[in-house]
Amino acid sequence: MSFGGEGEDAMRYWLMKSEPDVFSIQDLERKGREPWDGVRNYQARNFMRDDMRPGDGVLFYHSNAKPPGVAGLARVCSEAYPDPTAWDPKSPYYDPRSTPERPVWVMVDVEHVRTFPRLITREELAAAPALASMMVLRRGMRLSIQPVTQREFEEVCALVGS
DNA sequence: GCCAACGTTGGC
DNA sequence: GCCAACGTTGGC
Repeated sequence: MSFGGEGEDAMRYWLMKSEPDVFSIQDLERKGREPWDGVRNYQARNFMRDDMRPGDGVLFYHSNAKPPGVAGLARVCSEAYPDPTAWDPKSPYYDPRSTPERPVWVMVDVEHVRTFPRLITREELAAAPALASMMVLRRGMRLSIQPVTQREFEEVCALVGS
């Protein structure tokens, strides 16, 4: 941990994957705000729990789609808190190891910011030199919540207008 | 639908 | 603690 150094309070940027058949940017736009439940990967959980702050920028990525790509922008609008779907036996995200007393899984709330007028496809991202080291483009990268740099975030936004 | 890459599980 | 087997992710 740093000691109040520069960057401690800086806004961070993320990419969050969602399968549009399950929950799309249009769904988020309609609802305005949504709890990002169902994350069952420790690395992704730790990002939410330890590093996400309200106000952080989010690239909303449509995965498992034809084609995949960034569909719009969202914003983190809560701190991490326990994911109740983990202790609901009827939920597809049920995990009996998690209890209200000792939650294993957490989520944040995310609010809609902008639906892009067109999808910025994975192909386009891959063709942008400034995005060469973007995590989501790495082969075999399955992590559903990924940090992105401010530069990458802004570059994706810039692609919308081009 | 295929399958490579990855994370998790569980036997030992 | 190792690692093979398995289930899942997700691009293609």
